[in-house]
Amino acid sequence: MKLSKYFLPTLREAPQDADNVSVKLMFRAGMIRKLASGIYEWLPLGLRVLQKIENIVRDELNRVDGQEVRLPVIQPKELWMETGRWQVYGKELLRITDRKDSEFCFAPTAEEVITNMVRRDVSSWRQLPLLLYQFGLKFRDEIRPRFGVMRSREFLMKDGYSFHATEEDAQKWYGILYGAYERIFTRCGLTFKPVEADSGPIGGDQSHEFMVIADTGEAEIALCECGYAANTEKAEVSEAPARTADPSKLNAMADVATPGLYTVEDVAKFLKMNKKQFIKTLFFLADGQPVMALVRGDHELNENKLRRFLGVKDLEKAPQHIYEAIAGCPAGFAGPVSIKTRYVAGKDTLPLTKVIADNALKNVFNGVSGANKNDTHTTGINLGRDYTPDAFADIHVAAESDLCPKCANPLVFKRGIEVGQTFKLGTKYSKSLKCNILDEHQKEVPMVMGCYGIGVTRTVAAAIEQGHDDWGIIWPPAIAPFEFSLVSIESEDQAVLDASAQVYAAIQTAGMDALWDERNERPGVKFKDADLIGLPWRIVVSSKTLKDGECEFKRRASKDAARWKLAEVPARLKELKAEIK
RNA sequence: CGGGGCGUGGCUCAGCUGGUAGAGCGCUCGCUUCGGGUGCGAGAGAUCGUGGGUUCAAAUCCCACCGCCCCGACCA
Repeated sequence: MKLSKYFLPTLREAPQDADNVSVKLMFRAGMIRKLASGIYEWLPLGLRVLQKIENIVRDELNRVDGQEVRLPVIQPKELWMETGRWQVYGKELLRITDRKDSEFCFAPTAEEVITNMVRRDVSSWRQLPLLLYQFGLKFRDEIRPRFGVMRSREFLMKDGYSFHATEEDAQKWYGILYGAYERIFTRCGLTFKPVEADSGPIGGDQSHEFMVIADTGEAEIALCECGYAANTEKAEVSEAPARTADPSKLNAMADVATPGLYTVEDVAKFLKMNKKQFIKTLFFLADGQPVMALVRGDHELNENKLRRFLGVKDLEKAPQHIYEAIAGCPAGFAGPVSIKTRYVAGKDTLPLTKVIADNALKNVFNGVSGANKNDTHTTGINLGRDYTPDAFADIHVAAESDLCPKCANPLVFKRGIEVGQTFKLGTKYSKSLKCNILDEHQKEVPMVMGCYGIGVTRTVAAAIEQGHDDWGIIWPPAIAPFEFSLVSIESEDQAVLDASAQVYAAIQTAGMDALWDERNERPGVKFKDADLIGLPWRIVVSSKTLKDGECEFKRRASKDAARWKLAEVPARLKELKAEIK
């Protein structure tokens, strides 16, 4: 492609609202433009990267017998009512109404549609397993889109779904897809880590997220040298070794006035105590029943863990009036001491059913918590003597100083960008949508499903987060929009032009692509643009090199340039081609 | 949804103690220059987010709305 004819509007400055490195560079390099909040246009250069990634994904999925389909982006309400997600999905689901007042949504994902399609035309175990996938625009009406295409509302996702006759087969295929995902992201040239994940509202019992390691990532992951890796939303922790307290050092309980101090932070500062001494008291409604959850002051409660431990479907933070009804005070002053006898029956409240404490509280002595009295906290609280939870469990978000659940060594924390996720769905959707087969015993059973997503647009941003310097992008060759920047220095010099054309043709012959900068621009402009766009390899043809019958070769990632004899170009290109897997 | 900020050529921004719009970059033309955003000259390009109000006069002051961004909450 000749650059003079390519629609590539590069910018010297990034738009003001670009809020991270990758989106700034994508704007500047003429890959994307913004149409509205969280909605982007993809220009030719950007699209080429998307297509490169698509092709790698397609290749690896076809290799494991995946079959590509194309599913509607506008989906009828009725299907979403069948699974109950029309209600569950909330405002993130963009709903639209047609001229006949029929309701639809813009696809945020496609479990309903694909399951509907499969139930219609698959009825025998002999037709399974089946792996179907598509590339499709998805829309999720995020409250706050940010970081460019990393968290946009409209995005390109590869969503794949597998259907199985048995649980064993689904499990086997989960492993197959996991392997395919590892190959995909490896081929894309990314440094990534698959981590255990919570399956969230999509459902299912096993899930991994594929995280591109980057400090700017939104997700936090817990890692251990033993190989354990999990999203901190999911990460379990080993219980710290129990300590015993010297009975003579246990204080008596005492109330202290803490007017207007609701947070652990404030009270700790006020009492000049460490947050670890605090017993954070939270109320939840678990399937409508109030429960009390206790975590150490420096910890965050993990709602997923609590929900799983309680074995309930629905868990929500209790509203203020529940605190008032049970503890008799606002949220900031509730505490565990004699809480069960404090319950004050209200018209629309329920008795406290359970008190669950995090394991870490076993090692808190002379703790501080709310006094169940407005503007008051209690000090000197001790487990067993002053309060007794119904159960202990691991219910806090894994954090610094926590221990690995597998080997009990300290966990290490890193940030990552989630570029893909795999789920073992089980029968969640096949049951609600009655996607059944007759098995080999002539019994009607729901199919067992798996689902596998890759955020293609997000992967582009992740690659840039991982590959850039002060001058611009540095593409991994496999997903670069073009392999080469071909720069002709004196673009009106016929000899330079002829030699450039010769190199250009050689690149094409080698099965690769070059962006040929033959504009009538000064060398500086061309080099700056080339660095910005970040194609992995650069070949410069100028009268200077030409008089030795040479051109110049330079990798974007390296400072050093080499000279190539024009005659050896085809052979060199062959070597480079081999670097792309 | 709560708090804060911003909307002025394609991009970055100035003008905002009211008097009818400026710069740099980019773009066009000419000359110049030719290995890291060359220099000079000439030009094109703006309903100053929208609507209303105050005023002889509004980009500037007031009100409403819309859009965008940041922090938080929410969600995953």
